[in-house]
Amino acid sequence: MLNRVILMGRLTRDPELRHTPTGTAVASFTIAVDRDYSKDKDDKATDFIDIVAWRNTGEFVSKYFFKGQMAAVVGRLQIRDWKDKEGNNRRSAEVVADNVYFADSKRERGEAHSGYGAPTQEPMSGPIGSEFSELDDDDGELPF
Amino acid sequence: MLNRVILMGRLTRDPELRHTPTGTAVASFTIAVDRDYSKDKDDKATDFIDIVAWRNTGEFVSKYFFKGQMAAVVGRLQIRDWKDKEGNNRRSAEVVADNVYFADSKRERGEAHSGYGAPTQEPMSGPIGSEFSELDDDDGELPF
Amino acid sequence: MLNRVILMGRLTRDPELRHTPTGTAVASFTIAVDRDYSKDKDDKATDFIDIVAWRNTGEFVSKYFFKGQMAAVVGRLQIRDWKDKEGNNRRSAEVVADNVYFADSKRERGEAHSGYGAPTQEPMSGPIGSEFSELDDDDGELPF
Amino acid sequence: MLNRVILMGRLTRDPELRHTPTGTAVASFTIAVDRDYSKDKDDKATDFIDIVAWRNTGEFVSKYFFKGQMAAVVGRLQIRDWKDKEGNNRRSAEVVADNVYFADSKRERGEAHSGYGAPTQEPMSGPIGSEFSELDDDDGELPF
DNA sequence: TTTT
DNA sequence: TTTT
Repeated sequence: MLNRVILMGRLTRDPELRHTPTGTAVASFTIAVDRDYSKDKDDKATDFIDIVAWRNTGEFVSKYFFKGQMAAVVGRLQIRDWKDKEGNNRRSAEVVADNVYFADSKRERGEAHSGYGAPTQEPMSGPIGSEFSELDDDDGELPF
Repeated sequence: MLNRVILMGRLTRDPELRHTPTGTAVASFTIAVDRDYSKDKDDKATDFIDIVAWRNTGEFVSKYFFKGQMAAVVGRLQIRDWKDKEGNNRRSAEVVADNVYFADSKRERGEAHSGYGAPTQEPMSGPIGSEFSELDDDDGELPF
Repeated sequence: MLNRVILMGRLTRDPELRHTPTGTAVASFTIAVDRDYSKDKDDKATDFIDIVAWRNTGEFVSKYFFKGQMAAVVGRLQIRDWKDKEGNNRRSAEVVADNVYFADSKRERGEAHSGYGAPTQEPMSGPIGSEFSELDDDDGELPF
Repeated sequence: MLNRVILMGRLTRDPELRHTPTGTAVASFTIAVDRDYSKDKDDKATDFIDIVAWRNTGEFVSKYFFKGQMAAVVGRLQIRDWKDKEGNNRRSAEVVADNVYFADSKRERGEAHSGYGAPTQEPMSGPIGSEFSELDDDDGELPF
C-alpha cells in the first residue's frame, strides 16, 4: 500500500554500516528534523527520526554522509512493536530509505561531492534513469 | 523543515474525538498499512500507524470515517520519547494529518459522501482552494 | 535531485502499452484528479495528468487498470518543451510512475485482484520488500 | 483528491511578485531540478518546473529567495490547457506551492535567515504549528 | 490493541 | 543517545 515519507534534517551521528549474516549492507542513522512554528518551549521542537538504508543506498550513505550534515530522505515508514529483555513493550519507528540526497552546500560537506542533491547510487530504486539510458540506446525513438 | 508523510490504509477502529481544555478538537485513530512484497511470514506484513488530526480535520474524520474504511492520509511524522508510570522508556510515533481522503467505494462507505477522494473540510490547511475562489472574485484576471 | 509526485485519480482511458525498438515496455494513460474546494466555476476543477510507466510497472498497469478506475500513483514530474511539426512551442508535463496502487473497491474492479492497494509488481523499484525477504533468509538476525 | 509534489532545485530567476486586482499576492518562479542517473546526452537532464506561491507564501518567497538558490517545494500539480493569441494549443504545468524551504547554506544565502530549512511564514497552510502553540496555552494537557 |  |  502507498506509504511514502519525505524528510529533510541533520544527521545526529555518522551512519553506522553493518552487514547481515548473508552479507547485505545496511546503514542506520538518525536525522534531526526541526518542527515549524514551534513557539512552544515545553514541546520538543525537533523530531529525531531513525533511518535505515539497505544495500547500495546504505553503502552510499555510510561513505558520503556524516554527523551534522543536511540530508533529504525519501522512504517508507515502518513501525515495529517488540519486547525488550525486561519484557517491556517497545516501539520502533523508522524510515526505510530508498533515496538519500545532499541538502547541504559543497563547502560544508568538504567538497567530497559533485554537487547538490546528487542522488544515491542505488540502481534498484531508480528505474527512471536506467530507462532513459535505455531510451538512449534506442536512439530516442519513442513509441508515442 | 520538510517533513511529509503520505499513506493509504484501513482504519483499525473508529476515530476517537477528544477536546483539549480550551476546546480544540483532536481525533486519533490507527491505520493498517500493508507492506508490499511481503513473502516474509516472520516479519509483520502490516504497519499500524497512529494518526492524529486536529480541529476541522479531526471533526471531519470523526464524522465520516469509521473502522475498516480505506483512507489516504497526508501529514507530518512526529516522534515523541517519554517515560510511562513505571519509568520505562516509551516511544510514540504518529502522523499529524493535515488532510485525510476517502480511498474507498461509496458503496462500502454507506453513501455518506459525495464521492471518492473528497477532501477534508479543513480551511486552515487548504490555501489552494480559497485562493482559487478568491481568484474567482477577481473575475479570473490573473496578474501574469 | 528530489522530485516526487503522489496522486490519486481516475483513469480517463485504458492504458496504452507500447514498446521501444529494443523491446522496453512503456504504458501511458491519463488520470483525472479533482481539485479540492473548487467553488470556482470558471476555473477547471480537474487536472488531467499524463502518466508514463516503464517496464514491469507499465505491463502491470496495462494488465490490471482500465478506464474509470481509481489509482494512486507515485512518481517523478518531468517537463519537456518541444516543437510540433508546425514549429509551435509545445510543452508536455508527465509523471513517470515508479509505483501504481489500486484505490478502488474490488467490486468495482471486477474482482481481478487480491486486494486494495496491491502494489505494482515492480522489482526494480521495490528494494524494501526484497530486503525483507532477504532478512528472512538471514533468519531474522538483524545486525543491530 | 490527493495531489502532492515535493521538489528540490535551484531558482532560475528571482521570484516575481504580482497582485490580483483584489490585492492577493502571488509569486512565480522556476526551479531547475536535475534528473538522476542521466548518462543520456540527448535527453535534457534537467526539468524546469514552474512554481506559483500565493499570499503569505508568495510574499515570503519573493522576500527571501533569489536566483541560484536551492529550495525545497511542497505543493500541488496543476495542469492547464489553453490557446495562445495565435490559436495554438498550449499547456501550462505548474506546482502551486503550499510550503517553500531553504535547502542552501546560510553562507550562500547571505545570512538573511535564521537557519536551514526555515519554514514559509504561511499561517493558512500550517495547522500543525498553531495547534501546538494552542496546546501550549492548554498547558500541555493532552486529551489522551 | 489492531484493518480487509 | 541526539543535529545546527
